[in-house]
Amino acid sequence: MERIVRKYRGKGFKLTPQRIAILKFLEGNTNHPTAEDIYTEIKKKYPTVSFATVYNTVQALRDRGELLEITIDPERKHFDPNPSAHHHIMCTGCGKIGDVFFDYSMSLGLPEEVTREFAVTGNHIDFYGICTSCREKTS
Amino acid sequence: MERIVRKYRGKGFKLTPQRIAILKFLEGNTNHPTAEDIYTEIKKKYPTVSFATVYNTVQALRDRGELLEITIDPERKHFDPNPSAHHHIMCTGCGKIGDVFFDYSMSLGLPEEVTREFAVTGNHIDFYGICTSCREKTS
DNA sequence: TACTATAATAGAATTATTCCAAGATAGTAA
DNA sequence: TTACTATCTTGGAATAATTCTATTATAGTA
Ligand SMILES: [Mn+2]
Ligand SMILES: [Mn+2]
Ligand SMILES: [Zn+2]
Ligand SMILES: [Zn+2]
Repeated sequence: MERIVRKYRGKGFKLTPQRIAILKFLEGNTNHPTAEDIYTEIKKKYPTVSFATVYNTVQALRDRGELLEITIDPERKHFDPNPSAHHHIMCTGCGKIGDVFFDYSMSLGLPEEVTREFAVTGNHIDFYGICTSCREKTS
Repeated sequence: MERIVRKYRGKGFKLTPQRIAILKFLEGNTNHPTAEDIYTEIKKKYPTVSFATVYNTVQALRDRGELLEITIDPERKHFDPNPSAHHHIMCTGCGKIGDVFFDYSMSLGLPEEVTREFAVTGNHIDFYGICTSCREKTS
């Protein structure tokens, strides 16, 4: 909370109660929530909060580089309050998304026919797998 | 066409004219079309074709492992008639998607804290970059 | 304390995708 | 061939995610 105020004050980002609630929910959150996850959570404290506010806020944070949009799930977007370069793994059973903190860039050289056409600027790896609790269910 | 008929006949996949047109459009297509791209193309020859048919057909093909769904573009799904394991690169200027045929699996070992939680089954790399024609425009 | 640029809200609009019920037809078997 | 039926196609409605809009509220500042 202190940290949040310090971080955003005087940067043209108004700290409204709804935004503070969203920032608190996101801070340190490694669950990669969807817009609906955020909405549902904030609604507990602010029953009149709207989806527009959630989307506006995540967009503002994305524009400031404070949050990433994750595409690993074909069904919907997930958001990640950790903007540092890292990768993800999704359980194909339950959809749970985990972090993969390892820098693979060194190993990701591209074939010449690709670099001829594209100036590469970044990469992101989607891993797929089965999480522990899903494995228990099936066995 | 011959090849197509041979491939699907007697496999419980009815070869209707619309499906044949979709299969022809997809065969060897490396453009990673969206559902709308497919629909627009098929509509030229079959003006009454419906989106439902396009979606039904790509689903049927996906279920048979003949086609992949690509998630690199946060806006919409793209389809890939090449089901072999490969990766993609998208131009952040125009959205063009290219193929990356290189097997990186050897270099993609996962940290122990991830393998403890997930039994890994696959991976897919999204690369980002700027394509030639987008670079020309900006310069 | 007052002002104003910015944000919150409800609800409509848009877009992508799926569902549905009715009518057609591909493939098979007689 | 012909007839049958499981599967397919279609238009349009339904759903779900996301964005837009007009109005009202308010955070930050002077
Ligand atoms: Mn993450
Ligand atoms: Mn491809
Ligand atoms: Zn799971
Ligand atoms: Zn481009």
